[in-house]
Amino acid sequence: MIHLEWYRIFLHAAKAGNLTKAAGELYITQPSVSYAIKQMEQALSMKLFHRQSKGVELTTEGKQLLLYVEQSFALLEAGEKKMSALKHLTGGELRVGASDSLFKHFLFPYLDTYHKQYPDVRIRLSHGKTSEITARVKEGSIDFGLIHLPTADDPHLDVHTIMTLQDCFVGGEAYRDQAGHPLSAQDISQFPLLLLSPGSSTRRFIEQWFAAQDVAIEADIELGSIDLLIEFAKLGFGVAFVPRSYVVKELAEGTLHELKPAKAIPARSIGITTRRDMTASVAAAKFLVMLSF
Amino acid sequence: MIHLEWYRIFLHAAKAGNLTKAAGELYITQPSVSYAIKQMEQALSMKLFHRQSKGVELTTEGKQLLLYVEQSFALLEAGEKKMSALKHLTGGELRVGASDSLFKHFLFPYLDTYHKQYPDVRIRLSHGKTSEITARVKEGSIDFGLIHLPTADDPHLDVHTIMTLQDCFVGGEAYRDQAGHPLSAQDISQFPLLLLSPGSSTRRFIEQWFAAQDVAIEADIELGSIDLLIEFAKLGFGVAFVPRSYVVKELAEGTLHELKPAKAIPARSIGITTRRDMTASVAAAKFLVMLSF
DNA sequence: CCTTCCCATAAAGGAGCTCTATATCATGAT
DNA sequence: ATCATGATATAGAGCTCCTTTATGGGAAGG
Repeated sequence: MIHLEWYRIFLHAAKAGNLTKAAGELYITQPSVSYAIKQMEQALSMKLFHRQSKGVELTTEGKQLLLYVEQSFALLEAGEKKMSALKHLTGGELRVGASDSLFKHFLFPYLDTYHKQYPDVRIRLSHGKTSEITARVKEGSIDFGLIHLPTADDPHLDVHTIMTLQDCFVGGEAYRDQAGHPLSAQDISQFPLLLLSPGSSTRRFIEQWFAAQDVAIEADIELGSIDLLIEFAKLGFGVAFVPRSYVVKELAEGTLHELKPAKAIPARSIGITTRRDMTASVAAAKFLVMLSF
Repeated sequence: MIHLEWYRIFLHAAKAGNLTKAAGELYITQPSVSYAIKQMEQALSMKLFHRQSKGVELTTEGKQLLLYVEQSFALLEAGEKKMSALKHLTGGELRVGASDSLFKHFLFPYLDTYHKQYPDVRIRLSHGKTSEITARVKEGSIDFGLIHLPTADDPHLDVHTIMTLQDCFVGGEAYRDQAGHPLSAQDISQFPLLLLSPGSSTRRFIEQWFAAQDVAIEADIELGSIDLLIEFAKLGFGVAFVPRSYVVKELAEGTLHELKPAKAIPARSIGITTRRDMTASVAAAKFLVMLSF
């Protein structure tokens, strides 16, 4: 079999037309080059070079071989360049999965910074419910997912908490009077409730909170976006259940009022999930560092 | 720098998805493969494989690299195939130079045999005068040339005699009576002479023969082809100067008659000329062997 | 004729690949 | 839980074969 390193020597020798010069380019000695070429000629059982007094010249067969070796090496060089680009983040891609609201309210500033710092890294976002995100992480189609915790334990996934989220009930002007005193779950369930659509982890979370207190609830308005819930609450349609950080501005302005449940709503965590047996790509690793992961 | 042999190991490992299996394919041991991959990952300073319990799987970066390495190796393999074809004469070309008459009367049967034996070797013929042929050999555009000897000594060319050629004077029916007795050069010069055009080595040869005997000659008919000279001689146009081997049939039939010069015409040699500092291509070497070179 | 440039060869030395042996870890069955 | 299986990682010794140094020889050019 042909030792591949011979090809590199062959290539230099062919292009230089001079074994001594080729040796210099390769930082080895001339006998080394002679030896390698000789090995190669024996392996192929044909002469590759004519030895002349002023150097070497390819034989007919050698010329043919050069055509292939040249192209082959050009490809390998391109590959090494590509690797370098991936390494230095002047190429490659970052594939993130999360829900729309996490993108908008949490991930966006990081993505913005990342993109400005590494404009050549293509960013691909995919939204979906927690279950869809974890599935994509598992199959490897995204680098990591940003999800609400807790989530079902999966032996193939690693989950790291990166921040906590405090949910709250908010209502418009009509609820100003309710904001002062604690309300039972039963009291709250009597208000028109604005909730995220079923299937979302937030919806499941609040339903469990009520259920733990033996209160059955029914949503008056179901929407797919937290932003829309907030809008409807401001318009007086009822009481919305949303993360408090999403409505700090409205609470300060007084356009929304927070209702205090007698039993505190536990904080929820937001986490990043990755595949346990996969180390992150260079692009993903850099992003995770930004999140002080 | 990346040792090229690593790429081969990388390729097998990537395709097998299993270092142990790759090791088997390469007839080396598993630790060898582990070691090589590790070297490679260190050289590129990035992970190329995810190590899993059931084998290995390419990382994002590894997948990128594979694209290049795969193609590169496909090219090298194609190159090796090509070399094998050249070696086994199922490819390549044979480039021969000679005068038209040498092709027709000498080389043709060999070319025919050669082509039947190695139908995949492309045969390229180029005709010309001796000086043109030798020039092409020197510049490397043909593998060898078939020429009339003697020729000017050239330090870059090797010349081997492969056969001798006896020229003779022949005439048609009208010369039957002259065939019995020796004729002086002077006698012969009086006949209408059918000669090859000036510039050919044959023409120069016969002119020198006459000149050595202080006889000036003038051609009555000058043609570029020995075959035509023979035709005209048969038609009675005069005495043609041609190689005897070209007219053995006519002499036997009695359609042509040979004139015997008092001073014998020296035999001429036909030789093969090749470049001194170049070994013949595989295709050419095989042909030269056929000529019992 | 002598110098210069280049390739081939021989022999010694050593870098690093490869091997054997063993550890470790994950998975799946008992 | 425990064990068997199959995979990769690691350590250390061994040896292959590449590289080097030293030298010879041939061709071209002044």
